[in-house]
Amino acid sequence: MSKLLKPAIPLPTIKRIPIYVSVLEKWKQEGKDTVSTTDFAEQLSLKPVQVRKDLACAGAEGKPRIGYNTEELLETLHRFVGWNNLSDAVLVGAGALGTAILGYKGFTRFGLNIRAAFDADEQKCNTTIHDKPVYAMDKLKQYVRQNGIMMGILTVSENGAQQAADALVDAGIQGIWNFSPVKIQVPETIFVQREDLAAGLAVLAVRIRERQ
Amino acid sequence: MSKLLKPAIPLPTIKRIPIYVSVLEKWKQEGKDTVSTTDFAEQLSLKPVQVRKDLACAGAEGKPRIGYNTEELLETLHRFVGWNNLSDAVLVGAGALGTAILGYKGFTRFGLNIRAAFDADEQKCNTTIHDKPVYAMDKLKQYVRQNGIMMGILTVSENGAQQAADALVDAGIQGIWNFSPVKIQVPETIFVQREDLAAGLAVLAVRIRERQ
DNA sequence: TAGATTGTTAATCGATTAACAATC
DNA sequence: TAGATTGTTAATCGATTAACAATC
Repeated sequence: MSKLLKPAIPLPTIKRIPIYVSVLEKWKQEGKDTVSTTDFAEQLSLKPVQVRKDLACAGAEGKPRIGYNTEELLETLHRFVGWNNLSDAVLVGAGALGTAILGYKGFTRFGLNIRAAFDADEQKCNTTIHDKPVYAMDKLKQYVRQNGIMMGILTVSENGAQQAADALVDAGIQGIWNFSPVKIQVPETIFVQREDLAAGLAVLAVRIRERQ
Repeated sequence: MSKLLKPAIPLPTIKRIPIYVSVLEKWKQEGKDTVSTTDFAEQLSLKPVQVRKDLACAGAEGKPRIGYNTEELLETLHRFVGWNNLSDAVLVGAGALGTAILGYKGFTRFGLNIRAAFDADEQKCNTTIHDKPVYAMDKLKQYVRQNGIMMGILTVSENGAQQAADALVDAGIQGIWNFSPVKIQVPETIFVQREDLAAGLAVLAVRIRERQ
């Protein structure tokens, strides 16, 4: 129903916005104070129309003949993807992948602030990993509520994934970034973004083979 | 031209295959020796037709009224995504993300065997990270040629990405799994799979906001 | 003014879904 | 045999691209 009022923004569009941001940041540093969709198209091997549609979706406005103001556009896109204000998140599953993500500083550039990790393994609890506290799973709900956290990052192995997802939902999280190689079941009010490394690897393998 | 003979397999299809594999492995363990596309559809919230099309693309064959033989299908899909034989890869960029990927044991399940890492930082060279050797960049070409390696994993920061990609191409790599947040320029004979964490995060942020 | 560029409507393309015949 | 399921052709849907009017 709300779909009739505001049609959901196409998924491919959302995914391209961060690429525009990255190019824009480069151009801003270089002192380019106006950019056109033709510029983007050349740089990224896209069609200018597509870029224009994408930017329009994000609420950007340009001037015919001139293009878009670099800083203004950057600001608009940053706001669109929520990178203007860091959003807090908790991470569940402090294994190899979880530890990596906790330590990856690049995320702050993307507006992500991982506040704490949670793990079922008692040995890991009440320690820190890359300066982030690790707590027991039974502390999750309270922590999420008290800190108003909306996003959960799921880096649990295949077996524990569903249980961990249930805990995140119960704690009141709104969206889950799921790195586990499993489709988790959640109420439809919760949004799940599956980050599927296996899928990427499969694409690579098939495409390389196709070229032989 | 080869596209006329063998139309490229749709990207979404390739990406779904690993999910089928994961479900199939569970079912195999449970002793289910026959599976139908309806089973998959229920488990994964997909339409049965779509599953059938996907499986057909991967070369699987079923029997009307009965379905697919679990083990046979698993074998077919494994072969399709190349997980039957481990494919060797090198990693370039032994920073935070690179170190994480080197240490992530889950990849061997996906047929990936990272043989060695390469880094421009001399301090890191000739050490090991998670038991994998780290070499200087000028050793890359020789290593790739001698070991017949086809796949390169790029975990270099924004600035170094293009240069590292050039080195991989020069070394004779066929496909690049690019984790850097940059679109790299390569000859069209090289396939690049961009693993875009920023895109995933953007989708999550926008979708959570849409629901407010 | 002339021409580059935006913004939008219409046409195309590719993937999903529906419909249905074939089959065990 | 009857009915569940596969495999395939046709219809639909959504995203990309083309065409073009508006504008600085």
